[in-house]
Amino acid sequence: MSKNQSSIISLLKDRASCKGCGLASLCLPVGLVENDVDKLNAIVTRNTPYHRGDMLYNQGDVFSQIYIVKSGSVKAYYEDKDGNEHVVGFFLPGELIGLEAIHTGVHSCSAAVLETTAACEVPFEDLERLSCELPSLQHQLLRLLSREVHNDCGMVALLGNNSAEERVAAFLISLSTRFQQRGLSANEFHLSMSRAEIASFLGLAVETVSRTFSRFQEKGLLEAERKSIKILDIEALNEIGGLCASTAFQLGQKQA
Amino acid sequence: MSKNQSSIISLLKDRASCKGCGLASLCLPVGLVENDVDKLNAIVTRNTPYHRGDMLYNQGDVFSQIYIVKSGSVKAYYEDKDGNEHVVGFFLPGELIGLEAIHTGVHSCSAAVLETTAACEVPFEDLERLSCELPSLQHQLLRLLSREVHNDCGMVALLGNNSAEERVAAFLISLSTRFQQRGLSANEFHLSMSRAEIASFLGLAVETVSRTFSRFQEKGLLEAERKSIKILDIEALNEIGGLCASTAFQLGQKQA
DNA sequence: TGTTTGCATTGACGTGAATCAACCAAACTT
DNA sequence: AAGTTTGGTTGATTCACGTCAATGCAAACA
Repeated sequence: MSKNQSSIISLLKDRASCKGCGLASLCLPVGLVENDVDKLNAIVTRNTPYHRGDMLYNQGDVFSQIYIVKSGSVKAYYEDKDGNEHVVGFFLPGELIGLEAIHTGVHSCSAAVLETTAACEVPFEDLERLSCELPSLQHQLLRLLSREVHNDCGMVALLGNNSAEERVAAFLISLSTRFQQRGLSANEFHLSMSRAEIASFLGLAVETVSRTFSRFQEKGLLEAERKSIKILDIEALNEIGGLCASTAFQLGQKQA
Repeated sequence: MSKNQSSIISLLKDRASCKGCGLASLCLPVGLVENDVDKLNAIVTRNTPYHRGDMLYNQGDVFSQIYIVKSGSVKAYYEDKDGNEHVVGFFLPGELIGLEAIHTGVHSCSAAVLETTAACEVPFEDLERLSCELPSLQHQLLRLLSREVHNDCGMVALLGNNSAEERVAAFLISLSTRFQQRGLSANEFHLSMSRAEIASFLGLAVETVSRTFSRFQEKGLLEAERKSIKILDIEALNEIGGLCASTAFQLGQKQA
């Protein structure tokens, strides 16, 4: 094997490991020294990519591992007794999925992939064991759980207080911020979720979400062409929906 | 000192320690052997009781410790830029307060005492250090954080989907269940929060909460005399508000 | 005992968003 | 290229809940 080939292979290996992952600054490795990142990497598995509609887990499944989005996106939802789906969160790269199940050991909601998505899977028992050994890892795990609590509080506040316009604006700002943190454009992005999924998440009817998009468009705040969004006036959107995001909470944001 | 006196004193000491606390089965000591409970107890401090209106912490305060309700009750809320208070949670004995702040190190909401309340205070750095040493403690801490995530997801679902009647019913069921778990009556209890605080938490107007109480009363589901509640037909309430509570989530419940 | 103050309740009314119902545009079939 | 399906938009109507306003009622204080 030539020197060139071997270096390419080692680069690809790095890409597929925590050490070479661009998301490390958002994810579990935060605060770990290189040697400890290797230890973490040793308990992580990475399957072949999932595709739209694939399930990471279903409501009622026994909890054994957490999932971390590597690329793509995922929705968490639960089905009520009438079979209605209700979205409770969207997850972007670097965000942990399944944390709600640690408590009971059973998943109380389902996680479905929204687009072609790569995920890291971390057996929770291994993670706990390693967290005892590595204080920095324990700290970051606690921080990420707390982030989830923090964000959910923000959602409770948003859903309890705010109008349709405020909710949609806050949602768009949240996405925009999170895309930016991941090195993507804050102003132009692609929605991997349908209007119906957005509506479900925001506690609105599809028609209301659609109308709100239209109204924002009329006002010149954004251009929405089906799933592609172009934000033209982020300031104005912040004015409308930033009420919470700008003060105590970063609503719906699941990132660091 | 007589033998009698010394045993009374030791009993009182136990009462004031984790070992003698009746809430141990809901709280951090779950799963700890006696010796380890002592280690936990050593990092816990207990101040003199707080009174209605006292603050555990304020939005913006630096986070240094978590609080655990020993007796009484606490509300968490945040103030938006217009000065409107928005309740995001109520905490009963055995429930941990301040978890949302681990992430940023700053409290994103305020915690105010609703009635005479005793709280245990646990410096978070000490708790982290001890959690590395005691895997069972780490496990329980993660479980309690997860419980919070789980419950908040339930609230998001409730606020996004459900009518005023469903919300109020779910709220009452949640309280009833939690009181029962704490050895109190599931059918007769005292509300430490005002109608306005309930309304704020449930994303409703005070008037709507009041009317809903009245309607439940007309239907013979309960008797509400100001702050004292007597549930007459828990089954019917469950029918109305149990939609989520009975399936995936235990809504608003912050207990194990 | 009257007065104040702070919830809580009830009624009248208005409105924002859900619902119902078309309609349209893409993407997929055949 | 014509049908079919799926997801999104728009309009008309309805209704649950918010808002405004008045009243009740208990605890706190003078």
